[in-house]
Amino acid sequence: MRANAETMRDTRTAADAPAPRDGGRVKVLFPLPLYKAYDYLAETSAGLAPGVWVRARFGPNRLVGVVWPAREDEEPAVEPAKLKPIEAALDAPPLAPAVMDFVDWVAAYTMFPRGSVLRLVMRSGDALAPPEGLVGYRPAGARPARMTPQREAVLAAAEGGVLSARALAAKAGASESVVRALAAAGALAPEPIDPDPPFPAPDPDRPGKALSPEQQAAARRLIDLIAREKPRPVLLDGVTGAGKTEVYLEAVAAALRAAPDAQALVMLPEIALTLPFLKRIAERFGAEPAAWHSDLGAAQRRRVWRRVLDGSARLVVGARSALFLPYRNLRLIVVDEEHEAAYKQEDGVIYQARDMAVARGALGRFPVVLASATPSLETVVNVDQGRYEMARLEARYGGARLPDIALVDMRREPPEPGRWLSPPLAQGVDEALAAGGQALLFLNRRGYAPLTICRRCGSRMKAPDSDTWLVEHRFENRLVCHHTGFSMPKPEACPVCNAVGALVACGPGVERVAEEAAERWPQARRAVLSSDAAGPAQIRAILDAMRDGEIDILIATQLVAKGHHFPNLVFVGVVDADMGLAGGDLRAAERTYQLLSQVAGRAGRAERPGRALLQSFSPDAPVLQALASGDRDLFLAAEAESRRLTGSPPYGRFAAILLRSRNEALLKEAAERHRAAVPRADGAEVWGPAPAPIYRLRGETRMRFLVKTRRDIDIQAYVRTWLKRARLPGAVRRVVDIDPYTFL
DNA sequence: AGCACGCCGACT
DNA sequence: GTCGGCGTGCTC
Repeated sequence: MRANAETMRDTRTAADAPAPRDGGRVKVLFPLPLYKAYDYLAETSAGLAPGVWVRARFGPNRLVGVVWPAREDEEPAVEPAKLKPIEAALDAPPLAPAVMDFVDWVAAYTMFPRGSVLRLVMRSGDALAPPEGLVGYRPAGARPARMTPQREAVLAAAEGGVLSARALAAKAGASESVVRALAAAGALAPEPIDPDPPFPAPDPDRPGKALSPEQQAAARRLIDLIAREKPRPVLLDGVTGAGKTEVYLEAVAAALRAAPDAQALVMLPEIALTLPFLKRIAERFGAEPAAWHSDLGAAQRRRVWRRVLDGSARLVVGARSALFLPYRNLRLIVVDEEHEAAYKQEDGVIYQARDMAVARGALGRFPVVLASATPSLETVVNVDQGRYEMARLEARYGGARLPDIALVDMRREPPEPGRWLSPPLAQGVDEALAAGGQALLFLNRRGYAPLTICRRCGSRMKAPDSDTWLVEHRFENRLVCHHTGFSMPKPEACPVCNAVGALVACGPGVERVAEEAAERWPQARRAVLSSDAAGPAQIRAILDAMRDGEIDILIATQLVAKGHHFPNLVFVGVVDADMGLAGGDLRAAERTYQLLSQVAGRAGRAERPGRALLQSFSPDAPVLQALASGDRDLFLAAEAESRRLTGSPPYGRFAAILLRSRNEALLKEAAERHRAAVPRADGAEVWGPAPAPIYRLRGETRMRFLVKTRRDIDIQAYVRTWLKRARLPGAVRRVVDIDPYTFL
């Protein structure tokens, strides 16, 4: 048991504490999957202010929780007899009101329990426990009688500040025994050291890199926009290499300058959070930022958390979870690479970090900068509709160039039977290899045959009740719609043109394309990149190998589109450009455009322009035409129009409800009961149950519903009404995913 | 999240 | 007969 050294906090000093209603009764929220805060007795007459960290018994255990603000929607008070006392208030700065508002808001939006969201805030485990005693050494003035080079080195190292024996020894290049000997001789004096050393203050006025006139203009505009009374989110739009980072760092500087305790967060996709990036920031501000990401060690995690809480960590650079740190006075968030799908958190509390950042800004009344070379459609639409501001880094339209893109009409230039790469595509790879460059074959599909088309007439097998494609399930030899659950035996003849035997499973998984690549280019070095191929380390290794030119042909899913840079990539073949246009994934077309933009970004530096070929059965589709035109804004407009027509986000709302269980029969029964309980409402519809994207996972079977509503409908309220009506057996678990990203 | 209470299989 | 499986429900 840890020493309970927390001191009682004199709560009467909390001047702004509103007197608790109902004398001495306060609400406490615990970091557990609980929807509500629990009532406790505060023994001091003034009670405890919201935000104060407390320890109290909850059931049989003692837990740390937070005194929570009383909200309007509360149910009748529990009997006083049930109330337990708060055992202690912890000696730590209270949670800021904006953070509590944010927890409540995220819980309401995502439909996860408040306590689960609070757990995201408290994820640093025992950060509130008193620090363990750590001893360091400083020079004591006295010099030992006998000096050695090692001793000299250690004493010199100790001049720099109080360091632990180990750190001192490492710095001096000597062993710890030298340190101990010096301490014993009285040349070094022991001194307790702070296990969570504060972060040095960033200096916003330090001269940064010289900005180009264009960067200066963008920075100025950004600073003007965010200085407004009621700041709106700003899209910072500029091509790779245009120096977006330097520009938004000026916004960070302005935010830090605005108040002595102001904090700023620069959020990055996990994969982009690298040491060189941190160094770059350190150079600008003359101090290391507080870095926050998933594989931070416990000590670092604790240090960052505590220093963010007490406000001394003023600049945080972190992955999506950094959004939930306990900021004291957050004044700016930059979401770099805002289009990245990696901002979508898929386990635990499911949320979109970019969207939550925007909400955090609104609650805290501060600006949010969304930076990207290939902004997401949602963000672009928000700009178009005047909800977001925009600052562009290139005077020319959008600036994002696309490579030389051509479409391959698969009806006119089909691959040989049993193959998936058309002659032009294969030729593109040939040429890339001959020129000593790399080729990428891109494919949005990792599973098996996802789409059944008629080779004769080009028509796609669709579900009768929706405009979605049918996916072949090989085991059952059936065609299944993953949206609606509709399924039928695979027919012999095409229902449109009646051609017999012309129906083919199309859009092969990466493995099948890899097979074909092996046949065609046996001498080339090839690799397959897909999320079910390997763990993160292997994925990393493949990406590094590609970057370093150790791979000639990479066959990859969307994983490759996550902000990587391959300097020698000269050809991209998109194996099935139709996939995203009406198929499983809402954002597949967008990812294709992002990927292509990346290729183009490099093409400027490469000797020859990058080339891309898109294989399609419907090359006349407006979205594909726009892509092939190489005009980014035209593409975005076409994509927006297609979303508008189908009522998809951002013009409509989606929610996914996943049911899972080890007991398949119970699951099916629960799914049926949910189906029956679907409320009728104007502007809302529910599709399903259908097999979930991954039907069997870790011994569980999973079914999924998709809710689609008009934009003006409160989708959470609709889902709540529905789910309240469908009681589920305990053996079936249910997860709500608002704004789902995975549709496959 | 823990933890206790509560009804159905293979053991001393 | 009982030990114990984990399904279900509660924690102010």
